[in-house]
Amino acid sequence: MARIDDVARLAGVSTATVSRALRGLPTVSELTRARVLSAATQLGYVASPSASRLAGGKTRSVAAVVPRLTRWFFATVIEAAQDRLYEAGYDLLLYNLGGREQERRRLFHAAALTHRVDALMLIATPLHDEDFAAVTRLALPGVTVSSGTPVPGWPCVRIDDTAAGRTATEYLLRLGHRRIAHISGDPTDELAFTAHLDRRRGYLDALADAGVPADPSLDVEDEFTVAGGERAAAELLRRHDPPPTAIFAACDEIAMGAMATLRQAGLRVPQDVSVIGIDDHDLAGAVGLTTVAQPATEQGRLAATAILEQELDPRDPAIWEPDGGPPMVLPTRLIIRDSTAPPLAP
Amino acid sequence: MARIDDVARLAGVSTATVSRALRGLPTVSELTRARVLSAATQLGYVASPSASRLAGGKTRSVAAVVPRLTRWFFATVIEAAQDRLYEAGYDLLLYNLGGREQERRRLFHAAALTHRVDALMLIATPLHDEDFAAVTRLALPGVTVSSGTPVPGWPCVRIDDTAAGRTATEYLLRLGHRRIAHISGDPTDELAFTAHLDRRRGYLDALADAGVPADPSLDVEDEFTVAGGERAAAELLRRHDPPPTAIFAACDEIAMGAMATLRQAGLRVPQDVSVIGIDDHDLAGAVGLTTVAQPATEQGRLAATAILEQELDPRDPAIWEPDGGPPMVLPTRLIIRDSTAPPLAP
DNA sequence: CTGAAAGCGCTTACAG
DNA sequence: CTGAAAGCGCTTACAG
Repeated sequence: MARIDDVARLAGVSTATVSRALRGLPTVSELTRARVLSAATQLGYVASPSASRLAGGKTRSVAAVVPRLTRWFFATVIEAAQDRLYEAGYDLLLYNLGGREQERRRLFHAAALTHRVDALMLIATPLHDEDFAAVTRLALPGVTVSSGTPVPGWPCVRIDDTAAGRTATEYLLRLGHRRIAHISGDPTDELAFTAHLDRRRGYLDALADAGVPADPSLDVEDEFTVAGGERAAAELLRRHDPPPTAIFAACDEIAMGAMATLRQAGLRVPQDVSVIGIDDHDLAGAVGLTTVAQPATEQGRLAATAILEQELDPRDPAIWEPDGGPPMVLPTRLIIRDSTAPPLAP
Repeated sequence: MARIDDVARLAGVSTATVSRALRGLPTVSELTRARVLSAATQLGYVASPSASRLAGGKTRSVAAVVPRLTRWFFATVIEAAQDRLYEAGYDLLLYNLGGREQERRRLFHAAALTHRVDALMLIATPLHDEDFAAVTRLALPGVTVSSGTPVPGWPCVRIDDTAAGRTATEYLLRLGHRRIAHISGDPTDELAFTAHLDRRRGYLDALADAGVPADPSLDVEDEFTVAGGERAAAELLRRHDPPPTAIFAACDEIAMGAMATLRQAGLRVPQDVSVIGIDDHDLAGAVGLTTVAQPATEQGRLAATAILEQELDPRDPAIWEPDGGPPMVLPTRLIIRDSTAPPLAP
């Protein structure tokens, strides 16, 4: 493998000049640059990242942390972020927490991240006190996506979860539903992101505004997966006969799981029970799920862009407020499909 | 940030000894190791990866390449691979091709991968001649997952796609179906992995064995997504009235898309049309999809393990045959749910 | 605009 | 079992 001095020799210049020419620094004459480029091409030279990083002090890498890559929202955000980062010549190191609390501890505390990346992207990753201290100690720039613990100085890309919960619930109310159940995230789940708390608040607010008393037995918690939705819906059916006329699920995966349980119980969606979710999952259209769509790809792209801007000008106060600046809140949108309808007349 | 000489000074040893002690090399006395460890802990020392990589010549990183992270199979494989790699202290650099042919070219040819990783993991990534040459020139160890172009010296983790296609088709035949349609990958899709060719072969073989003549108009191609399945099923309905009594889709996402189209056309699944897929997607159970399950998590974990073994003992011929050894073919399994039934009597 | 030289922070023969 | 020294392959002041 050709090294920088091979290129320097062939081009008849110093290694410093090769370095400058190849990185496009302005202080190189056009003639010299052309000679260097041609020598580099001829030798198939590519600078060693390890050496550049050691000498330059920048890794041009970012660590992206997700609770569970296989959930729709996380895969979509990561995909979009990677695309954007790749365009800019940055590597994305993927860290999947995968439901293991210990994993997270080790990731933030131990060697994993130190000196390894220039920035962090925490997607729906709540930080316990210890984690938070560890992340702060890392002293890296970063961005958070979706809910989770805010980090001072980091921007936050997300939707308005409370408003999304309200939108979903208000739509059900408008259809005439009054016994509206809610399925949200599991508070005992160590990986629980906190979006579900806000989504529930939107649900409760909407009920209150409509003068509908909240019934705690209609509010079930389970994990943010299809299986979680199946279990939670089964629990609702166990508790209530007749069942509630509508279910607002905190995400589409839960909603789809709930639909499966309802159908297996012989209940028709939407005639017997309406179901609405949040996300607009890839499969929401196929199963006819009404949902409050959130722009996951946009969030990933925006988060990556936020990091890149920070990299380009690490301390330009015009870009970065000390508190991370205003959160970048992206719009949601109600998409009405076939899983919702007015309740049957009693 | 503490450097290695800070630790050396505090422990009263040389930097060479610190390096050896911290990496667990055997040639260090227990007493010395303890002193070094305590000094390192006290200073919160973590070795700089850039420096280690430059000096040691190993990056302890692997590049994982997928066509589209948001498809179930790819996200699942990546998640499992990352988990395994992380345990071993390896970083996973994610590269999502995302449907752009140019992207791939740049990735394999240009600077992106050179000197950056110790190994490659190509998931369902077919290599054109040029790409293949570029990958070979990289001269890295690696592993391929699922179909794609075999690389000499690399092991290949996959299922038997032909057998899976045969299993699915034979099940439909056994139920009594004769007009069995097939939906597979789009051959013009630059990212098409080649699994669909084998799956179709299994379909054709099963038909031939049963003495059922293959009808090319029942064989439709589109991309491996829900949208692809929706379009392909619509095309089938356009071509055939009455519709075929069964559809074998090359993956569950296609199958779920097809089910959506059928239902929208007023056809009942399975009474009017049976549908079977391949995968056992997270949502297959929820929508009652009969499928030939493939172990995606296992494939990811196994691929990562294959790379790690190669790393541990790069040239042990007992581990690595010159041709990559026998492919690691994992078992599939028919899961019967509600989307398949005998055809209605005519 | 260009070069000589120091330095980034480790690891690895080599000696003892 | 341990250390002194060279070297990994770049980038960056500093000088000119």
